[in-house]
Formats: sequence, structure tokens, C-alpha cells
Amino acid sequence: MRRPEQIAWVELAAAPFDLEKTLASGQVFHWEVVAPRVWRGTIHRAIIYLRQREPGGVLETGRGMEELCCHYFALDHPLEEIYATFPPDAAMQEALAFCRGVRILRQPLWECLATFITSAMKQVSHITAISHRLRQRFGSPLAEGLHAYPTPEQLARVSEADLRACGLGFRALNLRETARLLADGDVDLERFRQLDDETALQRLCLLPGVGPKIANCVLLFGYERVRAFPIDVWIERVLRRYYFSEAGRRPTLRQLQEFAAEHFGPYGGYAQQYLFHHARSQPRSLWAKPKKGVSSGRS
DNA sequence: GCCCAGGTCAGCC
DNA sequence: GGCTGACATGGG
Repeated sequence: MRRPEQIAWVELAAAPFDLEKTLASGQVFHWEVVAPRVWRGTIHRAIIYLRQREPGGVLETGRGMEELCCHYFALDHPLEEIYATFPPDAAMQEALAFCRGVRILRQPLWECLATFITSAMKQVSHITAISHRLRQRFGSPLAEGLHAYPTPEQLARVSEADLRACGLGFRALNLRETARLLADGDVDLERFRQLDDETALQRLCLLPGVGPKIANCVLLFGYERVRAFPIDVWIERVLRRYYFSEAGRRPTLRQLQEFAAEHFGPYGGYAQQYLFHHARSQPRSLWAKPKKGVSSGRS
């Protein structure tokens, strides 16, 4: 590991940008804090250091990494224009106030797909731990003791038992079988770039362990489809509480998806990420379930 | 011990 | 199309 004073820091034009919240918002799972306000991670096989000495302040990276960082962190996304498309309701505006400066990354496709296959019914901290174990055990060594995310070829030849030993549980076979489809050339993620959102979603859903939620995450965090709106347990809670509180019956997933597409517009993916991160950052008590046996409003 | 987590899938109606 | 239960694991 390098010390901050050993790095030739270069400023990047990024405002508005909140590095800490962006990396903590549950879209990427391997960046580490290595010194106060300094993060280290990898983009493909490059080791990247980033520093932001105050939240939303000047962003710096090591000399030579500027272009890579600008692309990966989507520093070209016009955030103020995006915010102007958000609906004016309280839930959205509170999330915006909390998350201002969070950017949706352009992640390497396979790493994004694979980490979200491992994410099913897991907490962010678990996904992070699994991601690090997979890198350490099966990924190509880089410098500083770091490892690249294992390629499809590397994961395709790992035994199920060795994958389960990383804490993958029932996700182990899904990850390996999807890795095999890519390693064998039966699926080419790069080619999906030319498909429209709906077709790309359908094609991703054909992969083992990939359903609509994970496919939408990959569209959003890998393919830069900023309209994609993944619905997980948190987003479902938010939508039901703030947008469907008067509906008698519990809305179906399809209804939620259709509402979100209409209500949040062309940058629905940004809106979704802000609602997700805001909700998850609030005290648990705000989202506590009513206890069984106590009156829940039903008569 | 219980509950929950950035879900998916097969089997059923 | 919608609903249900099974599927692992770790932390609060």
C-alpha cells in the first residue's frame, strides 16, 4: 500500500461529486478506505487511489489515472440537469438532499454482473466480503497484494465446493454457470451494448441467477442505462410507503415497475439509487415492521 | 433462538 | 400473469 504523500495527486473536475457516498451506495463492492479520506480500488487491472479531503470537495487521483477515473466515475454525467428531471415530491427531494453528488458508475460488465449474481438475499457488507474473497482466491495478482476480479475463464474452472467456501451458498452454481456461458463464448456481454433496454434486459435474464432485479442493476451500473429501475426490498418499501400508501391491495412488482418508469422519467436509475441509499442510511426504526398480534390497521 | 438481507426459480393455480 | 416456498450465510 502506498502512503498518501507518495502519490502524485492530480485534481479532477468533478463537481458535484461525493466520493464517499458514491462508493458506499451499494453499487460497487470492493473500494477500501486506506487513509483518512483516501480510497483504493481497482478499475480493470489498474490500481487506483482517490482522495476527497471533504465531502463534495476537490477530487484527486494519481497522475495518469485521470481519464480512467473520469470514465469509471461518470464525471461527465450532467447531475444538475438530471436533478431537474426528478419529481418534486417529498420522498424524492429528501433523497436528493441527502445524496447530492452521488454518481452512477460505469463498471466493467463482467465484474458488475458477477457481483450482483452474488448479491441475491445478501447484505452489502456480505457482498463486499464475498467480492474480496473471490478476488484473493481466484483473481490475477496485481501489485500491493491486490487482485483483479476473477475473469469468467478463471471462475468457470473453480469447483462448487471452493466457491461455497467463499460464503456464496446457493449462489455458487449460478455464478459458475454464468461464468461458463461467457468463457465458452455462448454469451458476449459487449454485444449487449447495441441492444435496446428491454431486449438487453431479456437477454440478461436468461443467465443463471439473473432475474429482473439483478438484470436492471447490470443495465444501470454497467451499461449506463440510466433509465433502468431495479426494485429490491428497500425500493419496494420506499415505493409502497410514499407512493402506494393509499392503495388497498399490495401492488404487484409489475405495477411498481410501471409506476416507476412513468413517475421517475428518463433518469429513473439515478432516482432509484438516491431513494435506495437514502432509505438505507436512515435509522432502522423508521422501517421497522409492525409486530404481529398488534393491530396493523386491518379490522 | 429470531429476523433480515440490493432475489431467483420451479411448481402451482 | 401472480403467488408460494426453497434456497445458504452472517450479523444484529
